[in-house]
Amino acid sequence: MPMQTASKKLAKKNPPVRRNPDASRERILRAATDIFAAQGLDGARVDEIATRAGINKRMLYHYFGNKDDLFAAVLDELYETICTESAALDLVSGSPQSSLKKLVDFVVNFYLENPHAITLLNAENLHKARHLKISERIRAIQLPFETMLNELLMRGVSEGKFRDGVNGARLYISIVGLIYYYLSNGHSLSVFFDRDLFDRTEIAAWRTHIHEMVDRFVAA
Amino acid sequence: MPMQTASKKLAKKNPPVRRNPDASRERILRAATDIFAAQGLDGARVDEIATRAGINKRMLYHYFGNKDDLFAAVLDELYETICTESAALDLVSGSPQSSLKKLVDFVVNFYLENPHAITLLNAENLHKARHLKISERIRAIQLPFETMLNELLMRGVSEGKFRDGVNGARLYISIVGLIYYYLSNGHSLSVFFDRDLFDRTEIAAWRTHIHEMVDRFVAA
DNA sequence: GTCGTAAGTAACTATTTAGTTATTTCAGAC
DNA sequence: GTCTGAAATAACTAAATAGTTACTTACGAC
Repeated sequence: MPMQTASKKLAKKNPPVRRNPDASRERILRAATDIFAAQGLDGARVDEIATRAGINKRMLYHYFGNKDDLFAAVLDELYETICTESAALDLVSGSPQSSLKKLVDFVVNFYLENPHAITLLNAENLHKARHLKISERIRAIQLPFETMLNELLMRGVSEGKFRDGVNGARLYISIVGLIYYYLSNGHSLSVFFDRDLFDRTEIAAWRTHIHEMVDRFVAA
Repeated sequence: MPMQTASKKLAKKNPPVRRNPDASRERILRAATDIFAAQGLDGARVDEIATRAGINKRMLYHYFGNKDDLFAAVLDELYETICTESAALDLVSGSPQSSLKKLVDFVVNFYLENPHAITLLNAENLHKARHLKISERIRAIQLPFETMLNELLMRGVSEGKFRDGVNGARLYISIVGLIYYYLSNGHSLSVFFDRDLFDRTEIAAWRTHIHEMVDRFVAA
């Protein structure tokens, strides 16, 4: 009657539990992102996140403290992504017109490729952005980014392509608003206008529409 | 020792319970609107709604069935308001330019005066607009409304004020999107751009900005 | 090898929460 | 007057849920 040598407990054929703290943390964050995005902060269930992550719920509390802090961590990662990608955006090298096009496509692509972002930011704003504790990272990005926008506009003005007096921050909010609202309220809008706004061709047409609005807004 | 004649139970000095079904229903709906708007569908608590309404929780179930149906009733009223006010909008009598201004101001004013609307519609869209069961009322409004927009645009074209090829539905979505996103994500945006976007003068400037964007977009 | 620490597990608990039960009472129809 | 159904109340319940306790086990430093 041979005995298991790897384990003190007899009659247990379970393989040894492989440990991987980084991977566990990561899987919890992935699952939390999915579920907070799908259900909101209050609608999400901690047990569901743990199950989806394939870890024991206790580990979730071990790594993240509590539900609210886990949500904060999810948002933190999102803000981090936005900062990193925004900082990598080069609006200086090309012509003002092509840079503006690049900016619009960047924003549109970001929300199309990160559908989680919209519902997460909605959840955050329902709670009056209380998790957005202005990080070093954000502080480092905000002024340079606004400056880059305004310099792009000034360059366009001096080249005679753009009119004077356009505010960079307002232009940016407009671009985001146009894609954000379209996607975040697409379900209601699709019913009201009796067409599927999430259809590929409708989205492509909407991208063109944003380009047109922006171009005409800044045109000299 | 005079006895209470209005009540069979002695030693009870409670005044008789005044009944008022319409008022009770109404108070529940008001409280539910406030709390669903502030906390979302999942964040809202039925007990809190009942307390705020000043009624017994049982009556809430008596009048509305359950929490989800109560939320549906709140949304129904909101859709009803939007339909009624939209239907009353006259975009025919004035000049095309003044009618377009009127449309923009109507939309901006609606969301400024109905701050509940934004978070309620966000909650609805988080749940993929599943409570928006296309009512007769909405069906009656949607086509005429879109037609009215397109006719306004065509009138502007024939008078040489607007360019050809502008889509009425897209223009409307753009107008709503510009005010909706500004208000719904105002907390995040205020942090990111380091100013208070809910300040009166900022909002006034944003209204002017929307007018400018729309005017330039449709200009011949 | 062995030892301390962090990774991991199973089962539990105290609350919260949506929804009910059982009962009473008002108000209008006849 | 009195009868009946709807309006209203208080107290209850079953399930769900965030967070814990008490324990076991892998793994790297020495």
